Formats: sequence, structure tokens, C-alpha cells
Amino acid sequence: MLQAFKEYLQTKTSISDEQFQRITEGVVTRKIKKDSVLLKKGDVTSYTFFVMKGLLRAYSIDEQGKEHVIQFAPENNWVGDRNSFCFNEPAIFIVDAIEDSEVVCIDQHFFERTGQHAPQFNRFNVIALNNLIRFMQRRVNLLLSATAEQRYLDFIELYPSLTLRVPQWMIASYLGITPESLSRVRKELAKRNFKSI
Amino acid sequence: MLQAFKEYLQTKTSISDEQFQRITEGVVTRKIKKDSVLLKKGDVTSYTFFVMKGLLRAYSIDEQGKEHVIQFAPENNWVGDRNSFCFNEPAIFIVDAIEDSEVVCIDQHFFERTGQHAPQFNRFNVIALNNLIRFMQRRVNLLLSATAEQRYLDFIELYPSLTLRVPQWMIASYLGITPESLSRVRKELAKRNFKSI
DNA sequence: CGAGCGCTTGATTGAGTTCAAAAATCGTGG
DNA sequence: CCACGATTTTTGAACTCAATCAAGCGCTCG
Repeated sequence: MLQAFKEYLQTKTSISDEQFQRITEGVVTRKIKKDSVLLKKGDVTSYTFFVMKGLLRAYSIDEQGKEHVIQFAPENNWVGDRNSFCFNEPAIFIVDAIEDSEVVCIDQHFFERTGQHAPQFNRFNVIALNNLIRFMQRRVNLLLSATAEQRYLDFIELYPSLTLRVPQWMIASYLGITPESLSRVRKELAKRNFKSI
Repeated sequence: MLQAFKEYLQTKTSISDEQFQRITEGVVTRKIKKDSVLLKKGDVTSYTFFVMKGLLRAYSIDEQGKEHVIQFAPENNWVGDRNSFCFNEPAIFIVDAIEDSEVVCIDQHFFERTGQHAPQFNRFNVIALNNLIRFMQRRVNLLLSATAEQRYLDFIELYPSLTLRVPQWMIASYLGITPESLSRVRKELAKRNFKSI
């Protein structure tokens, strides 16, 4: 049932089968149907989620009702609202499913327990956090400096598979442009013979 | 000599004077004159820096030679290049001093040692990393959704003191707009009687 | 005191938005 | 399996926010 999660942890931290058994005692999974919401703005939850199957997104909605995708979370990724999970404040993002998905619900206790049972886990966790920061710095840098076209090219290079699984208007939302603009960017790229789309 | 660093660590982690003494053995500080570079793009360094005094910035330079500020680092903040420090890759950012500054040079060993001597430090570190991620998500969200004016208002609210210490063109660079645009935004705000600038 | 840098202002341009509508694709029930 | 409605993508035209280019002002610091 937690097979994918086990494989993930074991490739990252060399946790034994028995250790895995122990640390995931009581841990539950949850299936989320396409288009249904896992976490909504304003909620205060003590959970964050590991995606075993499917694809989710975290996004915000501005005053004009427009959505802005903060993160896509396919298999083997984490998703949640840090505001809520780490700081016990109301969630500022909405998390919902782009495809039928299955997630593992993880609370703070899990992190503590696992850190005690398997100290390598803490190291791994710190590296993962640093990696995420590095990744976000890159995204900020692109938003500061690059055109819509450059950002799109960066996206398809970084997430070739997502390009096929995510509707175009959501990618536009992730890039910070309108669906119409992304359509035009793609048209322009196609004209200049980017068959690779 | 490390007074400011000691106070920082003690307010965050309740490390004793003796512990501090032990973990900072061999740790060196460095003074950086205004406008001089602490870390340049392409360097591979095993250090990250805690700012005891002054103000630094991390920024990138794009193909057209334009600078984009990723981070301002005043007193009691950390600055460095994660690519280099955490992943031993060439630095992608430049770090230089906006004011005459003094930093503590910290290497990976410090983090390991400190984590062993004072386990609370690890907890604190993880929280700080999560806090930074939360903060960067907020910035991405603003870049995706807000106008130049909204981003500027957010900036002066979040960093009232920096607004006075940082030249205007650098704030523009942080916000992802040109100095000319920021000048106009300020003019517009002044007209609408935002005396509070 | 003058050269250079930072800030402002104006005129023009341009990337991307908005609004509107057509074309293509998808999902679902008969 | 097809048809129909809904959603997504594309296309067009007008518009807007911010960028660019260019000039002038004011400060400071060497």
C-alpha cells in the first residue's frame, strides 16, 4: 500500500524494511479524485502530503479571482501548505488534484519519529529543503529576468513529462502569463520549427 | 568578536556560552568593504555567511548584463550561494556588500558539529529553511500576480528599514522592474498622498 | 569644483493583457 | 459508438503597463 513511499525513502535514505514498517505505523493514505480539493485556503492542518500516484497542484487565487500555480506535484513529490503544516497558520494555498491521485498523509510526528529511528533521514531532509530553495531561487530569477518564451522553454526542459499531463492554461498560470499568451508563444516556437513540442 | 552571532544563536536555540565557545572554535570572520565582492559567479566555495554587521546582496546577471537581486542580507541574516555551499557546484549568484560589512564564515562542518553538540540547532535549522521556503513562495506568488506598485508596497511593508538603506535602483532590481518604473510608481504613490515614504 | 552616479521626467515602443469569438478537443450519456 | 455540451486552445483587434531611449537635475565624494 505504501510501496511507492517506501521505495522513495529507501532510495533517499537507506532505511531498512523493518524501520520503514515501524515509522509508518498508523500512517494513512488518501485517494483524491481529479478536480477535488485536498486542502483549501484558510484550513489549518498538521499534514503534508507525499504523492504516490497522480498529479496535484498548489495555487493561490488573487483578488480578481485569478489562479496562480505555485507548484505542480507529480509522483514522488511533496505537496501541502507550509504556512499551515510548519507554522500552524491558516493555509494560504489551495491544493487540488489534476489527475486521480493517491497521497500519503504525513504529520510532524512522522518527521520527528523518523529522525530518531533513522538519523540519515534528517540529513536527507535538510538537503531536500536546500534543494527546494535553490529551485525556487531559480524560478524567482527567471520571473525577474526572462521573457514569457524563455520561461516556457525552461519549463518544458525541466518538466518534459508535465507538459503533456497538465492543461496548457495551468502551465500559463505557473509561468505568470495568460493562456492566450502561452498559445501565441507556442505558435511562434512552432513557426521557428520547434518540432519538439 | 562573534558577539552578534552568539546572540543570534542563543535567542534561537538556547546554546550555552561554553557550547558556543566550542562550536565556534576556528571559525573566522571577514570584513567586506562597501561595493566589494564576497563571492562571485562560478566560484565553488564551502562557505556560507552570517551577517553580523552591514548589508549585502546576492544577485544574478543576465545575458544583457542586467542585474537581478535575489536577496538582501542585513544584520542577522544568512547569505551565500546554495548551489556552491550545499551542492558543490559553481556559484550562480554574485554576493557583494552594499555597506561596509562584517560576516562570519561558516562551513558544512560547523553545521554538523553544532548539530551534534546542540541537537536543538537542527530543529531550528529546519524551521529556518521552511520559513525561507514559505517566504520565497510568497515572493513567487507576488511576481505571478501583483503589479509593480503592489510589489513595491509589499516590499516597504516587509522591509521598512531596507527601503532607506538600499539605493532605489537595487530595490527596482529586486522587484523585477526598471529604476525608471519604480520612480514613477513612487511619484504616483506620493500624489495619492502616501506621506509614509 | 567638476565628473559621475542616482533619480526624475518625457516621448516612444513593445511584450503581454483583455475582450471577443471561432475552432478544436474532451467527456459523458443516450 | 456517436452526438452534444462544455472546456480548452487558438486567433484577432484594441489596449495597457512597464521597458526603452534620451535628456536634465542634483548630490556627493574625490
